[in-house]
Amino acid sequence: MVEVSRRRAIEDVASDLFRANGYAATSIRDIARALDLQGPSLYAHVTSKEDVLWAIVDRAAARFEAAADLAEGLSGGTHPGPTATSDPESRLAALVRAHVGVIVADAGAAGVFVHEWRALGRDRRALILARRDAYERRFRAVIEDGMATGAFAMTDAGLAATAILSMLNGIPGWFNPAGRLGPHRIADHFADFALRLLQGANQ
Amino acid sequence: MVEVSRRRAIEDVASDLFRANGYAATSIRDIARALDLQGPSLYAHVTSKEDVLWAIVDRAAARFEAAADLAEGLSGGTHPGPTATSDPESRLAALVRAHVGVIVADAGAAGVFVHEWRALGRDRRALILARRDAYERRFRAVIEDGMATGAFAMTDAGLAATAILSMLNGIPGWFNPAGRLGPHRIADHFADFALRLLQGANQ
DNA sequence: CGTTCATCCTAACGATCGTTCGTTAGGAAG
DNA sequence: CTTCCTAACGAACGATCGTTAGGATGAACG
Repeated sequence: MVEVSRRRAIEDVASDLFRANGYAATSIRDIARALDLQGPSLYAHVTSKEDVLWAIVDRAAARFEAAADLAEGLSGGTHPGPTATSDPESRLAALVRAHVGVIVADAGAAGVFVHEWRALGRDRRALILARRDAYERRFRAVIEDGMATGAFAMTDAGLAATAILSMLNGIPGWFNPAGRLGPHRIADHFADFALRLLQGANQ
Repeated sequence: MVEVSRRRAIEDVASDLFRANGYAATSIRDIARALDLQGPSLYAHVTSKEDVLWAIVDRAAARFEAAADLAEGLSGGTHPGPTATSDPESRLAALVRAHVGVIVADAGAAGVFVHEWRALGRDRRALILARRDAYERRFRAVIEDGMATGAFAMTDAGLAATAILSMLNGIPGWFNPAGRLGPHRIADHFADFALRLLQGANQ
């Protein structure tokens, strides 16, 4: 990952440190040391520690949203993916693949987005929670569509959406770019898991 | 929850604060304030902040292990649950219900166990990771049994175990004891989710 | 009554935190 | 040669951190 700016290099290093040790347990001087700098030198590029966290979280949120837009064919482009006219199974699978794709593309930032929003100030935390809720509602809406068409045998769409997203959001905790499973295989497996969870008909 | 000892009251309060704000972001004085005490007063009951975290994490781990023992009929008692001779579906469902039961019985401690083990020192962290791996292997073993008997249509038992446990470990993040869903209903739903995930046969 | 013990207090320690400050080195532009 | 810029430095600030020390209070027990 070639750095285009010093500011961006700081955020990338901070992503990994925040994910590994948490925001509060990572000091400005820890971030600086990873870049062979002195702690105060960072303030030539950032205005505060929380601003770094916010930049990471905000960009990660935007990536999830953009990927979901593309997966749902809301990009307005000439080559939409599975659109709102597709069957719920395809739309749900596309949402899951998009989510997994964002995670494996930058597991550090994704892990920070999932866990470290608690460290944000009141206003920013509320803002992120609202965006997270809106994002989760997109999953729930597709599940409800599938319940209406009979494609999904489910009684609680919200709980199913939460369960599926929890499953996906665990990925940053174990994903290894050099590991046994590549991004595509992981996306395949988890899309399969999500559809099985929704389609099965026991109990 | 009536406190039997001051030490225990400290750990209960610390569980909730650690879960809500993280270990590093929670100070000794924060814990003391929640008990109407001055910070240093806590040191009459605990030897260090990390000892409090360790007590919470160690007990939570023991609860998960004991619940899984009971669910697998390894308690040696006269009234075993679903034993090793039961079918893989029942055994897996029993493991999931046991896991959910421990979480909803003390979501604070469970949440700390899931997320805050990073704050432990090297030795204790390694110890907890080893126990967590052993625990995850119990899920994987049952899944492998189900794959062997044809009950589960799965190609990667380890990934399935990780996915199911991620799904369950998200519960402390949203569970509300006074919420819409009670402990039993949650356990029912998630046991159902896990079985669907393993039994389905699409793709 | 005297002693022990649990509990909590205030004061204070050294360390580390995020952050500000004044300054310097080196290069590009006029 | 002057001027300005970016990037970094080391010193230092006030705040907060985990923790220690020493003493006060009050109940339990002989």
